[in-house]
This record gives sequence, structure tokens and C-alpha cells, in this order.
Amino acid sequence: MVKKGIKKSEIRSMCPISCTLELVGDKWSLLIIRDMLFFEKSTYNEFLDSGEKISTNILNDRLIMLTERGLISYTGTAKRKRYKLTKLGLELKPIIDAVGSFGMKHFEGSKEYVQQQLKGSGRKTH
Amino acid sequence: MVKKGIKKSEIRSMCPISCTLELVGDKWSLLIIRDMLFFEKSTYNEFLDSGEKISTNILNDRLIMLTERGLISYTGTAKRKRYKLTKLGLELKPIIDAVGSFGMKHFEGSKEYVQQQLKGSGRKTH
DNA sequence: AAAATAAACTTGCAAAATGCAAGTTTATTT
DNA sequence: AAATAAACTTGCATTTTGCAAGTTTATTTT
Repeated sequence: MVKKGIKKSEIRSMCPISCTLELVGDKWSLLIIRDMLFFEKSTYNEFLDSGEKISTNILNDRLIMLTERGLISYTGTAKRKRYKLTKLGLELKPIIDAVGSFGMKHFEGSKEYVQQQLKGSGRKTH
Repeated sequence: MVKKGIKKSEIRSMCPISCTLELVGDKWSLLIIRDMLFFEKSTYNEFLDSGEKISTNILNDRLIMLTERGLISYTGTAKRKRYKLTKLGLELKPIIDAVGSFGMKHFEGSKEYVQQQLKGSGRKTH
């Protein structure tokens, strides 16, 4: 069982880089946020079927955590939640952009992959 | 024993964000790179005594991995290695900058922490 | 030159995070 | 009313990280 997900983590240091990585530096958070930012995903099942195949327990855990940490929030009923980025969550965009730029420059085929992905989604070019 | 460190990872997807996170998205890589970028650290022991207290096995593992992946390289003898960022590694700066900016804006006391840290080091303001 | 120190690892074991496959529970459709 | 779907939950295996204590060879110190 995933008891508590990522540990409430007793702050490694007050370094802004370290703190930010403790907030969203796990294996999945930024990918979920990417899906919200670029592909306009908002529901559990939409997040579930992204290319990286997150598993259900982890997704559930991350959605709770990101919510607790004020990066996302939801509206709707318990069985039909719609998540969106909060003001704080939106401020992660520069990070995602920088990560994406590095990737598009250095991973062959990744730029094309993005184009493909955008075809099927809410078409958000930036 | 840390057999292989972070798995050679069978690529989760061709998404540039996902690929980049597989490259440096573990718990320590970006902190080591931060130490090189901002604090001009270059040796095993210098990395060891950063505020976040990485343990020796993990540090060793990460240094090997970052080297294998072409983000850092070293000169000097086996017992006196000096690491530096490669051209590719330097291209991670925009990511670190974005992560740092978010942190300085949202974690109270983190900006002051940076000032403190810079006092004792090679004084690199940006 | 011998002893002490230090730099760069290595080892073994424990704990935490992630992954996988298969449920369960209510709402919503058919 | 039955089938489907959305949002979880559970149990267990694997991977990754953390901790404490070595080891080995170079460099200083005495």
C-alpha cells in the first residue's frame, strides 16, 4: 500500500532548488502538470492514458499530493472530478518549458512526438 | 549494493519532458549540477558536504551516471578527480534557473540561504 | 621514512518509492 | 435492469534511496 506517498520530507535544505525539487521532483508530478498545461487534461482517466503509463495507485497518490500542496485543485463530484492548475501550479510553466526545450534539442524524435500528441488534444501550442 | 543506479530506463515515451526527466529527474542529479554551476564545486568531497547531505554510495553512483550520460566529465588522477560540466551539461542551466526562480519566489528564507551559500564559495552570481 | 590524514570509493542492510495486476464502489449510460 | 465507466484500493514485487561502517591508495605531517 502507498501509505503516504512521497514523504512530507523533512526539508533537506533551504536551497530554493532543493525545495522546489522536493515539491515536484518526483518521477511523475511534472508529467501530470505537463498534461494539464499542454494537453488540457483534467480527469483521472485522461491522466491515466498518457504515453508514460502511470499506474493507478501512483496517479491517485500524486493527485492528492499536488492538491494538498496547492499546485492543483478540483471541482465537480467525487466521481467526476475535474482538476485544474492553481495560480501557484501555473507558475511551474517556466520549469516545464525549460525541461521541454532541453528535451526537444537533445532527444531525437521528441519534437515530432509533441506534434503528434497535440493533434489529438486541446491543441495548445504554448 | 547499488548495482546499476538509476535504470538505463527503457524510455517511458518520446516526450521531450519525459526524456529529460529520465536523464536528470532523480533525487540528486540536479543538485550536483547546481553545485557545479553556482558553487564551483568539482570534487567528490566538495559534493559530499553540500547542505542536503547526499550519501557516499549515491554520490558515487550519480557521478558515474552523469559521466556516462555525457553531462559531466573529469580530469586528474583516480584519487584526485576534478569534475566539470560538459557543453551538454551546461545546457541544463535554464532548467536549474527556472527551478531556482520558482523556489526563491515561493520558499521563504530560500533567497537568504543562497546569499549565505555564495559567501563561502567561488562567488558566482549567475 | 613512518604515521596520520584524506580522497574516492565499496559493502551490506534497511527503508522508502514505484510498478503491476487485480479488485471495489458508486455514478452514468444503454 | 444491466452494462459501462470513473475514481479509487489492495497486496505484493521490484527499484531506488539512505545509513553506517568499512577499504584502498595517494598525500601530508611528524
